[in-house]
Amino acid sequence: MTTELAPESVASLTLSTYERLRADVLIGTWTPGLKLGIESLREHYGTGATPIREALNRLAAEGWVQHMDQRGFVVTPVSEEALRELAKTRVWVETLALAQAMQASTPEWEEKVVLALHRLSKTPRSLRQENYLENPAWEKLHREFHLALLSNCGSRWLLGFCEQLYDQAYRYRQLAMKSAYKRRDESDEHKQVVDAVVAGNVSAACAALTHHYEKTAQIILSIE
Amino acid sequence: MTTELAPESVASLTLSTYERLRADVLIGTWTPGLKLGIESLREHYGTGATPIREALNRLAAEGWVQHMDQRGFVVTPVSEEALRELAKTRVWVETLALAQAMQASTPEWEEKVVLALHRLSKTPRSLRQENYLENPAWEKLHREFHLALLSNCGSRWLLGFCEQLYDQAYRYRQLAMKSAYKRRDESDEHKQVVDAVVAGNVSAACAALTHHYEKTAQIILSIE
DNA sequence: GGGCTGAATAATATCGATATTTTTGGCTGA
DNA sequence: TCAGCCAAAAATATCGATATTATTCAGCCC
Repeated sequence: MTTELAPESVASLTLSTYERLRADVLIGTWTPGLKLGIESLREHYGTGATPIREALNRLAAEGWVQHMDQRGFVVTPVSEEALRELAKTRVWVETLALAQAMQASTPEWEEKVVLALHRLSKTPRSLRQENYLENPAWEKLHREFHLALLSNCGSRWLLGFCEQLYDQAYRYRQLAMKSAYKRRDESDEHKQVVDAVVAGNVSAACAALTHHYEKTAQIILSIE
Repeated sequence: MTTELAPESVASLTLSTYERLRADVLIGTWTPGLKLGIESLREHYGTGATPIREALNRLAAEGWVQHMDQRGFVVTPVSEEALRELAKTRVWVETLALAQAMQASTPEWEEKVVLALHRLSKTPRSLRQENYLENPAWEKLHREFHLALLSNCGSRWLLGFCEQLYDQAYRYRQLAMKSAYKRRDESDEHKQVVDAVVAGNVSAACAALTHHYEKTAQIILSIE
């Protein structure tokens, strides 16, 4: 009877509710601007009000939802302007982190980055050939690749900021995907960044990363 | 009977509890590493468990407390290493924001900065001459000055990060003050930043800001 | 004697019900 | 016709009590 259960099953309801709610905002299940009524969420996730409210408070602090005092929660709205600001900020903050990471470069880190790129490039972007179907494995490896690139920056704060910005941008990607899928080959862009990293060329690496992000934003903006 | 009350009195208990708890962590009332039991907090702040838990969840997302699943909350510990990392990150991120703010400079922003410095310089650092006694008005103006400096950076994300870092550093200042007070004249350092801003000299402004932050960290580290 | 087991204890996490607030919608009076 | 106001309805925020989970500590076996 002392059977060890999987970690997910023992996690508190607040934590698992938080994760589910966050995922639903990220992938666009709850559309931007939507009012998140406690009662309907309680019903949908099958819990009491307490875990829902605690999760919403965490999400509010992270910017995924907004908390109107005494007036409930809404999914943070999106806008073209907000996306432009996000993309701009990503370029600033992530090139900063990349430059610092390269300055503190170690063989271990370089290997980690190369390995992350290798794994990513061996995974298909879409699960289907004809039409796009998100491949969760690719998404996971893509995130890991980008964070591996910055992991050596020497500041947990900075790394945390980059993580936040990445996830926010991911949400915009998801929302854009809902309306249209434009074929795109990112693998070459990723490779250019890593080549510059391995060559130790900071300005080239930052330029490649900047180009990568600006193209992403541009494509998302062109859809609307 | 429709008397309008002060905003604080109508705010939800969660919000006011959050603010009080946050302030108590910031000024060191709850010392780093302390276990924050729900029951004792409930008693101390005179509320039910729900507002306490919601506030703690928000604070956890912001890094002020840590949430050990099923094992309650503790005040985020401090360490010399963490302070060094924080100070380093501040220099990176805030010089970035300052450079962007200066690049997008407007007369309105310049006036705002000059005015903030003026107000700050007319307020005494300590309420007493002999021994140090924190002047809340000075602290408020000091925070406003630093954020005014960065307010023009063009990114709410970046500005939010700077705000977080400022407040985290404030906590370290408070904790250090508890052990010793070293007299210091910051007004000259502030002035040097603003002079460079008004002159439009980006590198000089960033250098002055960097010097300001590094000196702060150095003083705090020297106390322990 | 020391480590393990397992109840007793204390704490966290969660629920269901209640108190407050905001919102809605119809009514009144100009 | 329309703005303003009041009451009803809906939703949020909060509480007190309960269920669950960690921790403690004494008793037991090796």
